[in-house]
Amino acid sequence: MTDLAVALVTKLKVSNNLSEVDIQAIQALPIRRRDLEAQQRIVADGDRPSDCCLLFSGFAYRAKTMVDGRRQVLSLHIPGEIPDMQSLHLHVMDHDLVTMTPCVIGLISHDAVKALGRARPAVADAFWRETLIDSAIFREWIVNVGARPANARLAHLLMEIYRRLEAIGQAKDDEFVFPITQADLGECLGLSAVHVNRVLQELRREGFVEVQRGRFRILERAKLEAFGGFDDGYLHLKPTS
Amino acid sequence: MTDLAVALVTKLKVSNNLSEVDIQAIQALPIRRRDLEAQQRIVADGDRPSDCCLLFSGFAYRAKTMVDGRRQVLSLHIPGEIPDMQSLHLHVMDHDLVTMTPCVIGLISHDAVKALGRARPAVADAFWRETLIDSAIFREWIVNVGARPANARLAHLLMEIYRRLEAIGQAKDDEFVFPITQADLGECLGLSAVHVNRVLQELRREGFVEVQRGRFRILERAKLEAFGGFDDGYLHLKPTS
DNA sequence: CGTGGATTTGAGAGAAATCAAATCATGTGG
DNA sequence: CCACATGATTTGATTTCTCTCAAATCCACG
Repeated sequence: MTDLAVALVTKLKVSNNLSEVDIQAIQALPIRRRDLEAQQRIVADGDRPSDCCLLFSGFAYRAKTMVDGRRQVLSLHIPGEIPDMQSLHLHVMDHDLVTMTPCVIGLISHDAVKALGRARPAVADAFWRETLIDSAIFREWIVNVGARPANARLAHLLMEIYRRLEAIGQAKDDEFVFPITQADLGECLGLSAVHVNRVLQELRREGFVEVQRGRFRILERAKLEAFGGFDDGYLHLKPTS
Repeated sequence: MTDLAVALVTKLKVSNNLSEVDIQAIQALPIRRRDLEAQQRIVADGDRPSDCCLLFSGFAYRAKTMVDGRRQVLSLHIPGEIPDMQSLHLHVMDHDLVTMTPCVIGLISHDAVKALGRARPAVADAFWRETLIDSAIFREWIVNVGARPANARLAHLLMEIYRRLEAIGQAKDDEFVFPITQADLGECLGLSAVHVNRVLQELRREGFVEVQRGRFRILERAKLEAFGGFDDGYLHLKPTS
């Protein structure tokens, strides 16, 4: 049993009921550790990976780059997640997976994941469910960039990050560290970096948040949630929801 | 074997290799037919459905409505699709599923789908893959509303609809009928109905498309694709891709 | 025909982008 | 320990895109 598998199990248990046998089967998974720098492409658009990537520590994101060089971030990823689980059944990558900070990842072969799923159907269901939650997060992301003004977009994104970090024990008391630049926030939100800066100042001025160098403190959670139209249902943070 | 199941198999075969046995097992699924009017909510945000909904004829969409009444369309659905497959593992709906036109749908109980998946693992994999393609389409939708100007957004959406309809045999020769209003297009694209109108005129003026009352004709496909930054990879229209 | 929804047009306001430059940190090498 | 280079944040001025509001026209259908 590796540390790597522990992060995976921690994350899976947020949204899934797993038996002791299932957990042991997951922890028996062969995982190859890799240490990566910040801003490294783990898997690239067009690749045909034969492994899944488990994020053990650090943060990563998925993004698409368009011909004119403009980039849109699709999702942010935190420890315990497998951001490219879809490559199990979608053989060609349709986007990039990139480290935001230095990361430790674990590579798990598709074959091993599939064998585990066959041996333990409950685990296969849990993995499927994780990809469906991923999908639910994409849906809310569409609403965010498509239907909310800039200030609400940012408020919503901050709440999402907080809740997800909190669920794996990496945030509490309305505080979390998440070293993302304003330029990257812009690519998440479909906004220019300059506008992110102004909107962030607005959230500070309103007394909703304090931010300094990757450390976020939510001062008025209820107000921030209302302002961002945030409702955590789409995160499906309980096994029954 | 029902007509309903035929539509499902047709769609599944676009992106999946299925054996004869698997197909027969799918066609043995118990499906209850329902006829619905246009603009009917099939499943609503907050529901806990016990069935999946197979779209047999007509068009539907998924959407989220915000507190201020603003609505964002998340995806469009065509015959043969199961737009709420995720409810198999995500018990509470986080969005609405709505008919755009009169529709014939088939209800399939979660229990029946799960039993089929256990009996025929290849079918379970195909269903999983379908939900992953759904997810890939969400990702591209994020790019569309987040990173493209209004005219490219519309161009991209039209190409997506065309390609998906073509794959199930409901479009050919750069022509298709898809009865969507400009107001609904606006909710897909994060634009006002007025602006959709102007952008549509621009695409007509450029000679890219002809549109009249739900009938679309693509005059310059290559140019429309380039203009919208469209690349069909994300649709995963081949079993191997 | 008349009615209601859909599309179209116009004018003006607003949100966010762009461009450019200044400031602030942070980490490095002298 | 300070000078400097680099990247991130901040500020200002201007432009562009899209929205909103309002009214007119078009079109299917009863």
